[in-house]
Amino acid sequence: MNVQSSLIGEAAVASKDKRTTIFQAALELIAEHGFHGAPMSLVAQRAGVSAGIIYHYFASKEELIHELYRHVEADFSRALLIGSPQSLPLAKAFTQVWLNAYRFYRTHPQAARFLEQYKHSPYHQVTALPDELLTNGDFAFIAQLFAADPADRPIKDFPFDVIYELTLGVAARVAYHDAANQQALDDQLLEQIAAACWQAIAR
Amino acid sequence: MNVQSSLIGEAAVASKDKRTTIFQAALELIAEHGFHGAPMSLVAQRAGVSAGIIYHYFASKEELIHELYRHVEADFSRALLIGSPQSLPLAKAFTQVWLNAYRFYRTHPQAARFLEQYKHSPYHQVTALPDELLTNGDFAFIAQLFAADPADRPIKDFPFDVIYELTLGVAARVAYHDAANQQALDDQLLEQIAAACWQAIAR
Amino acid sequence: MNVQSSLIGEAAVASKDKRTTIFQAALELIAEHGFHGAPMSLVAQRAGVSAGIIYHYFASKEELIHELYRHVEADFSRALLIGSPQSLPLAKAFTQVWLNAYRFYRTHPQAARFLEQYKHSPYHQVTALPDELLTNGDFAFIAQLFAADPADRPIKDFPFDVIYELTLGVAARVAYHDAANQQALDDQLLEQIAAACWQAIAR
Amino acid sequence: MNVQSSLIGEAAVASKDKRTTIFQAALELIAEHGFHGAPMSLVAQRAGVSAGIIYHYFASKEELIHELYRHVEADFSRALLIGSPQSLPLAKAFTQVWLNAYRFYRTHPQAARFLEQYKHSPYHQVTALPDELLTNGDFAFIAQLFAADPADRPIKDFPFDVIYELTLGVAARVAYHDAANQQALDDQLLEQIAAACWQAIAR
DNA sequence: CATGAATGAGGCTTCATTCAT
DNA sequence: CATGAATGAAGCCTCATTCAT
Repeated sequence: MNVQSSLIGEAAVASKDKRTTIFQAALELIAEHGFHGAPMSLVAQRAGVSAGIIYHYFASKEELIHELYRHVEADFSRALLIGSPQSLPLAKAFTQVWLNAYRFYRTHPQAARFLEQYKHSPYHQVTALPDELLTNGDFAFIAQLFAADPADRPIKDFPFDVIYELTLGVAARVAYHDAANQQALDDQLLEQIAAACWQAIAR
Repeated sequence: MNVQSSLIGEAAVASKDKRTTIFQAALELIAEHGFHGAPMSLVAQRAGVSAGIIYHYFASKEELIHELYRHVEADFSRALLIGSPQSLPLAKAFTQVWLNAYRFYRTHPQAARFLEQYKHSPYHQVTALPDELLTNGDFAFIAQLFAADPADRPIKDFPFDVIYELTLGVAARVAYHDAANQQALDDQLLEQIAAACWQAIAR
Repeated sequence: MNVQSSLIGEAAVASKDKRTTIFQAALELIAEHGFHGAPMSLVAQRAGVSAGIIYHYFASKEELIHELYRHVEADFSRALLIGSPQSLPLAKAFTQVWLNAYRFYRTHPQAARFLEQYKHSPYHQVTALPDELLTNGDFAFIAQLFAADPADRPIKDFPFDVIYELTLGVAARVAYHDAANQQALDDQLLEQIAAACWQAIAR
Repeated sequence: MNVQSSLIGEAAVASKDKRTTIFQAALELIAEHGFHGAPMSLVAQRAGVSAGIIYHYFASKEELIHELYRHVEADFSRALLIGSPQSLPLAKAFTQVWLNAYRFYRTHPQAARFLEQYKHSPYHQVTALPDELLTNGDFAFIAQLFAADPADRPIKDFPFDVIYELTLGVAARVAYHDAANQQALDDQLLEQIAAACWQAIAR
C-alpha cells in the first residue's frame, strides 16, 4: 500500500506538487482556526505561493475545501488498510481496522479536526459522497458483511450507519478527544475498547 | 419535568423574551447555513428585531454563539432526564437515558446540527465547559458509576470519554444521521441498539 | 468675582444642576478620549443619568459640545480676572492676566485639552463666537489698548490676533505642554516668560 | 533644497504613488471635516481608489492618520530650511526660519489644520515622536543653541518648549488664523512680528 | 504558470436619537 | 421629568476573486 502521496504528517517540501502544498496549508489553517479563520490569502502565504495561483488549481475556496476533504478522506481510507486486514480472519481484521482508525485520528489531529469540522458543516450537505467503505474495492471484505442475508451475518442486523457509529465512529471520536486532551491510551486499553465495540455488534 | 422554558421546537412567540427569540433565529440559521451563513443582519431579520438591539443582549456574535451553546446544551441535559431515570433500576435507567438522547437529537435536528457544528469548530476550544453529566446534581446517578472503586463498578473500567462515546455518543450520532436522512428507526430497533451499547460497557 | 457656578475642579455633586453634571462628564470624556471617544451613552453613564434625559437639556450632541465650549470659555474668562487686574497699573495687570491664563490651563488640564481640541476641530468653524476679550465689559481695560490711536498705544501696532498669540496664547500653550508633561514651572520662571511676552509687544 | 516630493500643494496626479494620493485625499477631508468627517469610504472615493486597497497600504484608519502626520510634519520640517538658514548669521537665520514657518502654514492651510487638529487630538498622545528640531541633523544649527552652557547662550535660559512657543509657535498660530480669516499679513509686518519674537527670547 | 495589487460586496459593530412606559 | 430598550444608518474592515503585468 502506497502512502507516499499522502500530505499528512509530512513537511511541505517546496519542490513538491504545489497542489499538495496548498492542501497542507489549508489543512493546518482550517484545523486550527476553522473555515472562517482560513482566508485564501493566508493559505497562500503559508503555502509560500501567491494568492492568484490557487485559482489555477482550484476553482474556488469551496472547491478547494471539497477537494481537500476528498484528499484527506482518501488518506484515512488508505490508513485503514494498514496491516492488510483483508487477509486476516474476521475478528483480527476488525481489531486491526479499529486500531488503524484510532491511530490515524490520534496521530493526525489536524486531519481529524478538519474531517469532523467538514462533516458537521454545511459544506458536507452539498456533496454527499458515496461511502468509501462500501464502494472501494479494497473494502470488499467489509462490504460483504452487509451483502449476505441478514440471518447469516456474523453481526447484528443493524443499519450500516449504526454499525459504523458503534465501531469506527467510536474509534475516531475517542481518538479525537485524546488528541484534544493531549493524552494517549495504551495499546491494551485500546484493544479492550475495540473488543467492546465488537461485542456491541457481534451477533 | 418541565421543558416549557425550552426554546427548541417551539415557535418563536413575539411576546416572549427577546433573548430567546434571538437564540431561536440564530439556531435556525446556523443549523441550516453554518456560522458563516448566519450574518447578524439575517439573525436580526429572522428574529424580527433590529440589528443593533442584539448587541444590547450579547456583546458580540461570538458571545451570542457561546451563550446559545450553553442554552441548547442545557436543553439537552434536561431532556436526558425525561421519564425520571434517576428513580429507575440501572438497566432501565440506561435505556431511558439512551432513548432520551436519541430522541432529543432526532426531534431537534437544528439543535443537533448546531451542537455538533459548535463542538467541532474553533469556538469550542475557547470555553471548555465542565461536563454537565458529572457536575450537575441531577446526574448524580450517573456520576456515581464512576465514583466507585473500578473493581466494584457495574461497567468496565474505561475513561469517561470512552464510556460516553460508546453510549450517548452513539445515540446522538445515530440520531444525527437519521435526521439528516429524514428517516426514523422504530422503537424496537432503538432498544436493540441501546442494548448493544450496554453490552459494550457492561462488565 | 464669583466662581461658584464653575464646573471645573469641583466634584460633580448629585444634587447639583443636572446640566452641570452632564457638562462635567462630557468634559472628562472628550478631554481624555476626544469627541469620537465620548459617545452620548458613556456621557450619560458617567454623569449618572439616562441617555434620554440629555436630550431634555441639549438638542443634540453637537449642541451639547457647543454649549460646553461656551461654558468652559466663560470659566476661562472669569479666571483671567483673578486678582482684579482691572485695578492694577498696566505692567502689573499684564503679568497678572498672563499668570492667570497659565494657571487656568495648568490646573484645569481637562478644560485645556477640551478647549484646544474644540478650537482646532470643525466644530469651531460653525459658531465663530465674538471675542470675549473685546466685548465683555470686564475686559474694557484690555479693549482700550486697541481703541486708542495706534501711535498712542503702549503696545506695538499689531493685529489683535498677533498680540494675543504673543501673550495669552503663549501662556496657554506653555501651560498645555506642562500639563501634558506633568511638569510645573516655578513662579520666577513664569514671571520671566510673562516679561518676555511683554517685551515682545511693548512699544 | 528639494521639495518636489512633497504632496502638499500639488494636485494629486493619478500616476503618482498611490500612498501619496491617499494621503492627499485624507489630508483634504480631515482638514475640512475633521477625523470624524473623513470616513474611509470618502477618502477612497476622493483618492479615486477602492475602499479596500487603502488597507493594503495602511493597517487601519488610525495608522493612516499617524503616517499622514509624520508625512506632513516632514514636509513642514523641510520647508523650515528654505533659504538655507543653516548658512546664515543667527539673526538672519532666525527671521528666515520664522518666515518659513509662517508661510508654510499660511500657504498650506490644509496641512496646518490637519497638524493642529492632530496635535490636540487623542491621536497625539499615543506616539510622542522625538522632536524633529532637536534630532534631525539639518537642524543642528538650532539644537546647538540649547547645547551650550546656559550662560553663554545668545538666548534666554528658557525650556525648549517655551522658546518654541515664543517663536515658531507664534508664527504657526498667526498663520493659522490668517488662513482661517483668509487674510495675509504683508512682509514688513511679518518681519516686525519675527523681530518681536526674537526680542522675547534674546538675552 | 506566477504575482500581488486592486476591487467591492458584505460582515460586524457603534452610536445618535427616539419613544413607550 | 426620567428611563433605557429599540432603531437603523453608517463606519471600519475583511476577503474571495480577478487581471494586468
